[in-house]
Amino acid sequence: MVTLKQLAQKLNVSVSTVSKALHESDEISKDTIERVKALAQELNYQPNKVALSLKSNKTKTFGVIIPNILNHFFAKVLYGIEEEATKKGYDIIICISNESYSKELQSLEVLGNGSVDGFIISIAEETQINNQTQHIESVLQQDLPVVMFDRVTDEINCDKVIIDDFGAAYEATNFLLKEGRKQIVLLSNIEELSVGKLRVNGYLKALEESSDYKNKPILIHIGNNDQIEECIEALYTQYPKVDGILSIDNTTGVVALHKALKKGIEVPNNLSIIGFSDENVLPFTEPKLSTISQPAIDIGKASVDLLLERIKMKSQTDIKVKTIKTNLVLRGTTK
Amino acid sequence: MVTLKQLAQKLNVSVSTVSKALHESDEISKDTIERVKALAQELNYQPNKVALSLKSNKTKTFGVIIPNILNHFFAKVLYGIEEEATKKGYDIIICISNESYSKELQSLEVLGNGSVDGFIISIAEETQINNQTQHIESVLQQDLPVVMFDRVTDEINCDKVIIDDFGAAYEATNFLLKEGRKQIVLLSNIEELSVGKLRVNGYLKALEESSDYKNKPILIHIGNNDQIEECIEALYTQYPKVDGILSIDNTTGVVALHKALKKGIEVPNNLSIIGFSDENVLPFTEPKLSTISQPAIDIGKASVDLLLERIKMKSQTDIKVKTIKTNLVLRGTTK
DNA sequence: CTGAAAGCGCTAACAT
DNA sequence: ATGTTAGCGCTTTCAG
Repeated sequence: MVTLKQLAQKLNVSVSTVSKALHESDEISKDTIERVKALAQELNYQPNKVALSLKSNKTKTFGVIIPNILNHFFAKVLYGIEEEATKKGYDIIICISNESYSKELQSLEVLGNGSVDGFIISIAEETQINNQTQHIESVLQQDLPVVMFDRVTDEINCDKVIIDDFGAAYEATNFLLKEGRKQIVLLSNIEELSVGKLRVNGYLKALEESSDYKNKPILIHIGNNDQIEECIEALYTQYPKVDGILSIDNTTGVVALHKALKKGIEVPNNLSIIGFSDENVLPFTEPKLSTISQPAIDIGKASVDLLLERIKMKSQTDIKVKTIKTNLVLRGTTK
Repeated sequence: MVTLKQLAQKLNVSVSTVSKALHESDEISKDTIERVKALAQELNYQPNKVALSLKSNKTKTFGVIIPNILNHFFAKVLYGIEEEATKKGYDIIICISNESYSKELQSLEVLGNGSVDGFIISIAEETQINNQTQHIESVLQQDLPVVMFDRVTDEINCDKVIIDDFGAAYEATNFLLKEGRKQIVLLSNIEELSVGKLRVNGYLKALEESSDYKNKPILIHIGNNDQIEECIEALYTQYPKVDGILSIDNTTGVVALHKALKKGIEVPNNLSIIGFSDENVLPFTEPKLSTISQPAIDIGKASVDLLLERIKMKSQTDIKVKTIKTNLVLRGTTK
């Protein structure tokens, strides 16, 4: 890399003159500015980012910690984060916690040594189940701002970006009720997560409020991904009269649809299905799955915006919790 | 952040003593070492990464540039990269080119200012179509190592990680031929890419070599993602006798299967389908799609390993091109 | 055994 | 208008 020093030597001026010239300081003569700029251009001078960071105590970089990059939702949020960060002149350093608390802790520690100006994080399942917060508190105490998204916790007082999980599930369940569905099942493989619980509650609340609805709520919890198919087959066997399904994750709805069709169940005539998702599975469904759309890219953008605001303002402003709107998108699996 | 200076002041010793003590230099007395370490621990001292980078001219960070994070293949490679990098004590800075040359160029320039020790890149579609290489050459000339994976170009002389795209398609096509298929269609939405071309060639070569096979090769190119379904429907109309499909991307195979079943075509009895992919779509298929498996995580790991080797050795060793083995995984859509 | 000093590349207050 | 100096946090050579 070309340095200021090298430019200075070639031009027989001092380093500070070169520095000022490149910043078009009016302490410097027009002539010198031009000479300096010309040489800088010629040698493709780029200010050393590390030196700038050391001097300014700012890295123009932030850390992003996500639980699982193979989950399409997080990939999409990341897409939004990257786009917005780049637009604002920031780099992002990615860490994948892989749903593990210790990996999350490690990432926070490693990047907390001056590598980043702040964090955007969605916490690991393990962290959430055990309700661990100390590692995030400790980052905050170092005066490094943190924005949490999607998987958040009330225990920590920081900016957050969420969707109205409760409301979205509530709305979807009410839609099924209005369709006249009599036995509505909730499918989930994320009950352990804050968002999962909220969605379950939305479903329960809607059923509870409905005077017409006679059945008990039915919650089907799918342990791990290998069991999705058998669990859903079992569902149709155990509840042959099911006429409404709300899937609160981004996979089980599609599988429920496939299995229903295979069993000869008419969708949406005799069974409505609403998924939580993720338009990229649509080519794989027929009829097209109706879903609650999560504006993942917007979540990413909003997280970046909150973080940059916080970096600018530090503790000046109040904590913000931004709720991104979801939409119930009716396609072919609802009437 | 706590600094060496602060430790030194509290202990009434010099900064250099503290530094040496923390490194357990034997220039320093046992006693001092212990006092220093105790205080460092207590105050949770962490060496400032930026200062270390400036001093050592190494960042222990590298840049990863991928075309599209929403593509599951790249997400998986990224997973492998992140895991291996973390294991080796490196951070990764992610850039998403979004298939655009200018974004790719920008990322390379932005990170080429001392932010990273090297790059791992899979080039954008636009870059590949226009055969642009200057931006990568110029990084290489700055003595920043580059490893390319998947979408590579012969024009650039650097370490590479690829799969045997030609061989994989060749093997899959031969399998279909051995099944006795008489009209084998190739489905693709990635013909513009190096990997796409190689896969097409593998298919063509296999057909050409087969003395039994009488039909002409049929290449169906799907323009953009919105057209997948209609193109495939058109395929079944135009070629009602199709009895073998090789999909060389990670989406069209699944759609081809769904559409075939919907048309009442018996799979695999009257039609075999092999996809190129991506096990995460399997829950959405029945029978399960047979695929050529791309070991994406291994590709990521191998890329990191090559890069770190190169960073260590600089120009000492020869350029390496590592070919990761694929597997033809027979499931339900082949006999 | 400990400390002073230089230097990584840059900026900026303070001379000249 | 240009140069000198100090300092960001750290390591390392050289003195003491």
